[in-house]
Amino acid sequence: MLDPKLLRDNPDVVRAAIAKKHMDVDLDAVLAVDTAWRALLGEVEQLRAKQKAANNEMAALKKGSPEFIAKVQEMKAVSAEVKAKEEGLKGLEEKWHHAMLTLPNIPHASVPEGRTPEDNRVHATHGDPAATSAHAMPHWEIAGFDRIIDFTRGAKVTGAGFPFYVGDGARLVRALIQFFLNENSAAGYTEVNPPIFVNATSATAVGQLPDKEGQMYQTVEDNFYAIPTAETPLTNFFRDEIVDEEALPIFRCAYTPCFRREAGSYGKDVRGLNRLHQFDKVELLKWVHPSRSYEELDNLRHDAERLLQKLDLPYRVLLMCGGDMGFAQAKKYDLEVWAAGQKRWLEVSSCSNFEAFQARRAQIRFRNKETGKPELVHTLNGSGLAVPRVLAALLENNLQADGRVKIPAALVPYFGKDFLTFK
RNA sequence: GGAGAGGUGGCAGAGUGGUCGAAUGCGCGCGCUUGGAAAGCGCGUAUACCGCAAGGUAUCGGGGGUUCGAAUCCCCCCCUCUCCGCCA
Repeated sequence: MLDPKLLRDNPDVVRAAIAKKHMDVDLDAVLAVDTAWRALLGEVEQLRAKQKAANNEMAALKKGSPEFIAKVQEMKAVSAEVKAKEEGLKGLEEKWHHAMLTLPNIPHASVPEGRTPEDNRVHATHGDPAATSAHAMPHWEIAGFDRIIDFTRGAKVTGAGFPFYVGDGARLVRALIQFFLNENSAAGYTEVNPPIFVNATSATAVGQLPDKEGQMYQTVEDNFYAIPTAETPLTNFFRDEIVDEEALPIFRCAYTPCFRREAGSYGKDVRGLNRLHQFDKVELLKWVHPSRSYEELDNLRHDAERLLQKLDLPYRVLLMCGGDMGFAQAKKYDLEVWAAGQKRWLEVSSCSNFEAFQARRAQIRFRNKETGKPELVHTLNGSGLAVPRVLAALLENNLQADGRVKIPAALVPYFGKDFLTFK
């Protein structure tokens, strides 16, 4: 959510942000609701002040006295008026809130103009995609692939997009998770093992509700939501809290399975491991002082990049343009790994600075040591990393002529052997 | 799942219809005192919203209701604790 004061004092800044993100928002309607809400709020508060004053008078009066009875009669009318106006106020408040939630975050000045993925800027490329493609083929075509990653049995047991990982497949998943967690811990992120269901309040606080209602799995009995990312429980950890300024910055990482219904997905994006309903991911989260959030965005991205470097996987860094960066982000980098068999880049991490946008909605603050006043923290997050696509890239890029897959040196201690086989 | 007890400010803990944003204690901050400190004394110490301001309003787990008026009464929900049952 944006600062309401920014909207009132500088509507043009908001207007420019909407344009840069190529969104269609009726800003004037939002402003009108804001004005109407404030006007009615003033009226109601005036009436309530009247009630309060009368209340004090009546406390001093003798109960049952003629003055008292007269006052009760008088205040009955006021009470009815308050009740009526409060109803209108409640309606306006709801409208106001919804209206505010339609306003996207302001893109940082360094975010490039643009509308589509083609307008994203390639910030950097590491490794040589061409060098990997000797025996490459899409991972789902590799002989024996379905023995270690079994989509057919998964579809029988649950549904499409819920594969079984078997043998070396399961082993590689476990190795990657632990590799990521260990590396991130060493980089200063405290490891957290969060709940993988959240309640509606938490889903709302990070903006998954109401917008993405249909994208989450929901439990019938308790109305919980299966998390689409560890960001959801982790960001909510400090919801409605005020932390000490010295506690910042706070770095955390978490491994969780992630659940996404992916309603509306289709096409070749969904082949093999590219897009699943359940997948494993390690997520990185930062809560930082507002003055440091862009520095920390770079650090966050480097932390995620280092994982790909250690796995010897070619990748590129995209700086997302205004039109492709998402609603809540102020600046966002995507990390894409090269999948030699598919001959395409797969997104494995998305590193974003939300500035105070998330924190305002979730009310995550720190106490400014100098002023003693609470201020909103800046939040950042990024994957470090998403497992299935890294797995896909490893299978495709490292496939040997003999049909085995070479395990990168950094991963061997976790995997326990130098080659993966499709048995 | 059943029975019971609770949820009040940073913490502890009063308050069962009105003058209560809320006693008191602890903690914290400032001042006095002191050679310095402790003790003692005094003052202060939540958050949000509206308003140019003066100021106003809201908040006692959450939501709804009764009432001229609710921390206090009624209903629903959530959470914590104790006992029983069940279970990994």
